[in-house]
Amino acid sequence: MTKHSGCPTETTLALIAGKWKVMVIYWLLKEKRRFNQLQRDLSGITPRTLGKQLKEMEQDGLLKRVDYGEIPPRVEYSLTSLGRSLEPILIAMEEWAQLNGEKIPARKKQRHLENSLEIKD
Amino acid sequence: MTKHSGCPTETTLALIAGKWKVMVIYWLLKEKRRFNQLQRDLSGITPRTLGKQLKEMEQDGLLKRVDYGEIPPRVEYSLTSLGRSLEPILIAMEEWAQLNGEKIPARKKQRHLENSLEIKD
DNA sequence: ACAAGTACTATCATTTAGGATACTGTTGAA
DNA sequence: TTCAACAGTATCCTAAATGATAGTACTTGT
Repeated sequence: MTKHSGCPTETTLALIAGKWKVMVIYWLLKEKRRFNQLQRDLSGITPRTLGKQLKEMEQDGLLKRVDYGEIPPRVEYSLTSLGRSLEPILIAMEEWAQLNGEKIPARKKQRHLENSLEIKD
Repeated sequence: MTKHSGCPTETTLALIAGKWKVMVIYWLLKEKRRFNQLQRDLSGITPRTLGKQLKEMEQDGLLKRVDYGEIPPRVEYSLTSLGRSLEPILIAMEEWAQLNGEKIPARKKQRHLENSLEIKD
């Protein structure tokens, strides 16, 4: 009952919880960018996934897509003011991690360990 | 995922991105709670999922589990200071949503609409 | 004697996110 | 003339998250 509940915190969370969305916002905070440029910035993302994340963020009102109707195509993505207004929250999360990062036991690695042990057994 | 990069923002995000974790934190901010009490609080969660979320949060250092070794069992969950230190971030997200909620086109609801239309068709 | 509460775990199924790969049509460059 | 670049889409697939359901061992209340 997180997203179906009206909890505002989860509303905000849902907007940035995609695997690449925070990084998309970070790149677009610097300046507007074109599709293939973003794909190069976010090393490792596939065009399908990038397209989905961008479309969702556009639907959420976080960024706007401008298609110049040229050939070869030129499409520019930039943050809306709504998207830019998330920056303080992202910075707060960044600072929190920098302050408390040492206190967070690395759960991922533990899980890895568990798996290898299970396999050996 | 999001953790593959060393981005601190994503580190923080990963800690609260589980489907029920924000609500778990909210309840535990009020006071410590037992397992079945939390299950009642988070109406709709299954014990399996609650157990997983709690275990992850414990491994992440956000909460501590105290087993009193009694029978019938009594186990109490409470936030650590690390867990409590997330409160300002959650509040920031809450306030952001309350401020900007109207500007967010409801993507979820749109999808719902699509689905019902598809079913009717 | 029997049900309910306690804190879970085990097994199976479903849903969803994301990845791999291939492809589109057009243009300008080699 | 063949190639890369552009901004994607289409199809298929895997992995991870979450849900449904049932069951554990024990005790207290009726």
